[in-house]
Amino acid sequence: MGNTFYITNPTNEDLNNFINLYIERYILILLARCKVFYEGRAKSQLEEGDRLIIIKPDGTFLIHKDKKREPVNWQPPGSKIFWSIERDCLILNSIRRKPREELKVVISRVYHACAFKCEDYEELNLTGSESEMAEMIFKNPNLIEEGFIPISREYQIPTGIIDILGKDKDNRWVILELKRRRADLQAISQLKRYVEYFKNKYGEYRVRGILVAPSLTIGAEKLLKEENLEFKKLNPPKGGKRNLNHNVKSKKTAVLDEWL
Amino acid sequence: MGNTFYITNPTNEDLNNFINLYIERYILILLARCKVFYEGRAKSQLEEGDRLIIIKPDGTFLIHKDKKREPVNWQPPGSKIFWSIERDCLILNSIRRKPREELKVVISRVYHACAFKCEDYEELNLTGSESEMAEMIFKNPNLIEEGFIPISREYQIPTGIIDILGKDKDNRWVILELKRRRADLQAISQLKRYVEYFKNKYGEYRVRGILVAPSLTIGAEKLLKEENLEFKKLNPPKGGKRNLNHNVKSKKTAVLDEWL
DNA sequence: GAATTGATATCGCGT
DNA sequence: ACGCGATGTCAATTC
Repeated sequence: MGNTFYITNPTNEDLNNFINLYIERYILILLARCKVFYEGRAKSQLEEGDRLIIIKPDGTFLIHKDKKREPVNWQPPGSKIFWSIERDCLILNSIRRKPREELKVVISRVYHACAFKCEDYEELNLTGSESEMAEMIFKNPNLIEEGFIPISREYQIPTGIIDILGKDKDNRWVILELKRRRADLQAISQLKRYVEYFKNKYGEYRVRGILVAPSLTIGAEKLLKEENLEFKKLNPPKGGKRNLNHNVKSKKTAVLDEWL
Repeated sequence: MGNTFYITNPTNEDLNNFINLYIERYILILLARCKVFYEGRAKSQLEEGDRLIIIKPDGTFLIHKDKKREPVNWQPPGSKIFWSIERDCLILNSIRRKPREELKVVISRVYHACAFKCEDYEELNLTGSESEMAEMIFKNPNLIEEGFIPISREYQIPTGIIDILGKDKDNRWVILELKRRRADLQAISQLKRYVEYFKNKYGEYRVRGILVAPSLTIGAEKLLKEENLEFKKLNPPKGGKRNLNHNVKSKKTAVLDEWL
């Protein structure tokens, strides 16, 4: 199958041809010795060493060291690439327009280069997100409390977007802030910001704020109590087969037997 | 130089040997057709397609589609990898202990595999960060205002960590919240949280809060004014040669002529 | 190990 | 294009 090509210990001329052939259509992978310079929102330099360089057809540019999940330098999708040979080095230049950012890689040696034509028509199907928590609450409002009525989802106010706005059995406004994982100080501040806006509009005693999350950090719990906000423990749903398929566009393949 | 090895269109036996030889010592790169299953903090599946798979010696596991900066699935450093051949497929299993997370890749075809021994002793040298803004303010407090005296950096209170705590010319407490980029609603809430704690302690009129950033979002600007907080426009310093070297451990190489 | 925050955060969804 | 918030955020630092 002709979807992968490679060269090993190429000359600069070989490299130039290789890049010309495959750039912007294939994923390009370089195992190379290089220096890296970045300037844009910040500025950095990285002295010479061996790194893994990836250039995707969408303009994504990644430089990985042999450690960590994060690339040491990068450019996002949409960046434009330029290259040249100077002083016996291959120079890669990736430019982002807005904000203006430039990533320059000076490659002294390429050990191995591959080009890979990715045929991939599938999208990730994820469950256990905050938006699935919201759906669950709308379907079964009693998960929050007896008599809770959800009214609006992602309700916009000047100070942000309320996850779920509803009313309780005594007709008070209820503002829900959802977190799919342990909630921190920032989550409490966010909820407080929304509650304050509503209290200014409808009066102190007509508004409640409830943080909905699996748990709270210590600091968050203290602040929550001081601010007279409430907490409702709730885990995000991690659907089995049925829920996993909730957002699936294609259902071609069944989940592996072993997986369940 | 024997730091890179590769096989093309390998049999499962070839692959098994290849992985055995290089895993945990080399960066392994697979260009492959695969399905991916993840379960841990959330849960996902990805149906069959071509992807780039990277396994670093530190346990980092990355699966990249041909688009976007982010891997579609991953495991962080420290994850443990297991592999086997089942039903004519290579199965890669990467396990993280805390939180318990499992990433399973079912590979039906490997087009090309490389192993790369990365020799890299250099660390990234970055300038233009928030911590450099703080240093700049300590060195030249007048950047904030005439008579400002910084007292403490990263001062901890129950509701968080104050970037810079100081006093103004009238001996009022001044709380600075720094942002290296445009500040949003969240930044204002954060500053407000700190200011409220100090006002409770020292009284309404003995405390000021100043957001220090290059700019504000519209919503942030409105909320800032409503809350009687202040704004001081300041850009993070992106050092030239001198500042660039501020945190440098090794100064082996000079910045490329062309770069400056 | 828990908590807190920064990041060249990236990404997606609104207006 | 800008504003805003979620993310399996990651990674560093401090307690």
